[in-house]
Amino acid sequence: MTDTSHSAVNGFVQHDHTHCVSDALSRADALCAERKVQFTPVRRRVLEILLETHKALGAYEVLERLAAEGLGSKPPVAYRALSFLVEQGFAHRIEGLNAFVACTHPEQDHAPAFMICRSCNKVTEASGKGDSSFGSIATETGFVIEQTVIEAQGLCPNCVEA
Amino acid sequence: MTDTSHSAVNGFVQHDHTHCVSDALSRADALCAERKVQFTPVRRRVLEILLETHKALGAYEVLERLAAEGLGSKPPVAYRALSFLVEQGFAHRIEGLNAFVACTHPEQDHAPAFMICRSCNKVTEASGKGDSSFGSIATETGFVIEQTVIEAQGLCPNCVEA
DNA sequence: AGTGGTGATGTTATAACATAACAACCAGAA
DNA sequence: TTCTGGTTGTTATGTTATAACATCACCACT
Repeated sequence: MTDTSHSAVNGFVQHDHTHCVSDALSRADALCAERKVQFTPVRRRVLEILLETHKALGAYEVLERLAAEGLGSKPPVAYRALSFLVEQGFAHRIEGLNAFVACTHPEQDHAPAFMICRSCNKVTEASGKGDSSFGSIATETGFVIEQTVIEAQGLCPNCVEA
Repeated sequence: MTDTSHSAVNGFVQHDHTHCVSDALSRADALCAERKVQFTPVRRRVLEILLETHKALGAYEVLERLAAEGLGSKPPVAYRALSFLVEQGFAHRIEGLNAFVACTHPEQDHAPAFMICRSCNKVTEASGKGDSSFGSIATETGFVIEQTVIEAQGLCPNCVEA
């Protein structure tokens, strides 16, 4: 990790990963200021850890890294930071993996959909409104949607070739 | 439970629950015969337990019931039966709840979508092809979908009123 | 009958994921 | 200073899930 150069892989497409990380962090900074919530060292570092890879990381994987840096070693530390990030929309929980990914476009309120590669574990977030699948059926039946989980597992373009 | 009369609630609509259960069981019988897999007492009973309610049950809830009946008391017993049912398409795992529901139309190969009421815990399965959300985006990017998880949480028509 | 294979179940132990509850700390407001 | 609210540290425990191995029942074949 700690990719000093640009050009890593987000979702499944090439991009300048250095900017990708620093942009996301500064957007988070701005949003926290705006919302008057604290972007503390632990919280910031956890987001950074998630951003370093586009893979989904389990809470205990995140915790290991924090511990290695003296930033906290007990589960609640990781879970608290992760919940904060999820609440603020800076990260998402991937239910199918009991894991977390950094959000790639935190400013918009969105019902995200994910494509998860079972081979390389990378995750891309499809930006469209995820609840399209339910639009008609829910209104027909009178069900009131509060939250959606939309996840596809499979093989990403890179892994399909192998 | 053990609703001897008809007319309970599936998904969120009234229906003849006695038939609902017995039909599902006999369809499962038939499919198992056809597929030459064993529909053993534990497996059958677990499906029956799931069918008794349209709620999502955790593996340990199922296990409690099995244990009460002397059908097995250790986690692997429940997990094995549940995996069997999921493999055969007789039940689905609800990722958002770490729980399981009986499938309401097991014959068709389907990518199901669920609506989960957070108040009464009942679950309905929307029958449409769930992967519609991904159809275009996946083919555009070259991602090969193997499985989808599509779940909405919210309030069912009955609970919205309260 | 005896042997060996296959699939199901029983059981132990432990891994992996998650949170309740309380103590300690720190910054800003009164 | 003192209070307050929010964050972090820590202990303990709860919940979900599986690895690994022993046993059993059934069937086919010799």
